[in-house]
Amino acid sequence: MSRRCLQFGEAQPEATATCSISTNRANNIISSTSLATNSETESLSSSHLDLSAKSRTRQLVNLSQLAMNMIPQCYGKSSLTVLKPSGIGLHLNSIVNATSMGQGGTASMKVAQAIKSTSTTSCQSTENIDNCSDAFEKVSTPQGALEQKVCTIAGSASESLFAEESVEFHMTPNTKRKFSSEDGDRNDILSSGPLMCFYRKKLSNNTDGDCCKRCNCKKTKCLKLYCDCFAAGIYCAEPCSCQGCFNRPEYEETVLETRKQIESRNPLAFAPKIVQPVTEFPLSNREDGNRKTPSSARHKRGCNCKRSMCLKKYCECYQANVGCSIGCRCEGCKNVYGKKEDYCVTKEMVNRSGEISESRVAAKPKKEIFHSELCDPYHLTPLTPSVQCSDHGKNASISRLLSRRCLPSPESDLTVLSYAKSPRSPRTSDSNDILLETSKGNLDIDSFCEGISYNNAVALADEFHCTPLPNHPSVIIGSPSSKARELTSLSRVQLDPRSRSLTPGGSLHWHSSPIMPMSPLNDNKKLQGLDSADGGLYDILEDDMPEILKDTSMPIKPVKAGSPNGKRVSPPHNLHQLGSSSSGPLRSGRKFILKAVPSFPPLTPCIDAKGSSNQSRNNFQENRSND
DNA sequence: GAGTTTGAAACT
DNA sequence: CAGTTTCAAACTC
Repeated sequence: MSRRCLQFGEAQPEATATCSISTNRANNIISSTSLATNSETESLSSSHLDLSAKSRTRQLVNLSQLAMNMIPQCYGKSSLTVLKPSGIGLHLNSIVNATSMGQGGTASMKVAQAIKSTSTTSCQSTENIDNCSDAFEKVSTPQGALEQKVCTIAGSASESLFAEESVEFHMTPNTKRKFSSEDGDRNDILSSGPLMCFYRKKLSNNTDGDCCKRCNCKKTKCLKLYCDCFAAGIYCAEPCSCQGCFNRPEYEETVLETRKQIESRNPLAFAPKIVQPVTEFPLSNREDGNRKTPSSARHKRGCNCKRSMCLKKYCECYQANVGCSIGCRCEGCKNVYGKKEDYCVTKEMVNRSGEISESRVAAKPKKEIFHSELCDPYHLTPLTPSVQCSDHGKNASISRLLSRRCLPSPESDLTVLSYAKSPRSPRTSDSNDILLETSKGNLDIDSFCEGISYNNAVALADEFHCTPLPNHPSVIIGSPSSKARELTSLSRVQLDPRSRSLTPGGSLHWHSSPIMPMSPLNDNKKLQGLDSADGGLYDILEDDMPEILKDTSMPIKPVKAGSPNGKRVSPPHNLHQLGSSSSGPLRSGRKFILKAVPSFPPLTPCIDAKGSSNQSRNNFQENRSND
């Protein structure tokens, strides 16, 4: 144990320093995060040393890195710890319940290893930690901080519910008490804690303290997207009034299977629906502090309201407190958060001023609109003409760049990975760096980068971020959508603040979360920090290149997603050729990489699910571990 | 609390 | 892919 502590101490000393987390605690976090048994955890110590641990664990690292990047800072004093890597839209419960599971839970070595290695490879960024702690310093009380922290995760986990009103937390005094206590009944915390409340709030939209209303499914067994719990990636819990519910830890396999099935239809079915674009302004514009405009958040798929005029909660946009956008097919939109038509007008104006001719989009037939939008990274920042990359006459090319090779993958935040196939080349172990690598012949990324400031780069990067992350092997493997998901898991944009250009080695953030505790400015630091860990994340992914990425013959196909307007992330054009040469892509070392973002933290039945007593859970776990 | 309305999800 | 059905939440009374 002490050894692990030391290791973690090494891995993230800053975490302990900045966030008042003892290495012990950090270690606990890891343990609980991995849901490992003591013995498992013990063995992890050694695995931890073996950073060459391969394969899928590397995918997990993405997520687990998130966890490590966030947890220590975010959950410092609380007993709330996080994550076990999982699939897209993992059960939110797992965030919360990880701690309790840590003592008796079962976890695959994979997961544990992943987390372990993550802790050693990705948590070396002092700045990263600092960023987060900085962010939390803004919160006056520890409890408040916790709230925000929880929201941060929860936000990304549950469709950016706070899009418009940043953090609107719903925490009962009791909950607060529990949360400030280090040794309270965690199950209590979890079942009544902020995370749950936050979610319940979504469901109930109550402001009177009743935050416990949840689903009420009768026929779907809570295994369809009709079920809000299921859709949000959490298990049903006590407050639910569902009947014949299968969305419970006991039925984990069923749940996973169902999710897999649904994801096979629509890989991004569990991705956040609300896109909170990060609107990065060039430095000159940043001073207004208006980097993020909540009002610019949009529903990815858009609503389809006919009668409610987007003024009732029938409307998903309205319900999420976001305005309607061009992607909506609503009629008579009067969305108080932003009418569709206003959106169009604004957008057009923005486009005009930005020389990005997109006004025609509005006149296009729907399909084209979608395509256009999907290809337009700006699309997601409708009300904030932010990403008007500083010119130098490059806008046109940039916009062209961004609009060509995109994938009309509606639901995805991420989608647009034009999964450029690059033959797995020697040097292109960078192939992890994936996708957006480009050869100079096709895209002079250097000049491209020169044309945009770092901030613009960040903005672009951010545009690429809002994506759920695939990750849970158990979900990924064998899933029809697994490839796409793997891709998404690997996608990232990596920016090197020093060179102010796109480079390999980067960090992970949850950009799908509206409340990311990381500022772009801090990104700077963070990235620097991560640079030192270059061998970390970057390398980590190296060996786990999904076949799809290795397969050069693979045609570029958009991930099929059921909805017409997902957030698009538009990689530079000609992506299909980008990786085609091992020597081509960004030889200069600048890489243009999509960065995946987990829609929410990992799955695994953790929460005190409805009707599942500790006993039953323990039995369940016991059975699993026996398996 | 029952019944109705609504629009997303699922199905054909 | 469009049309239809099913579903559960939102809403109304």
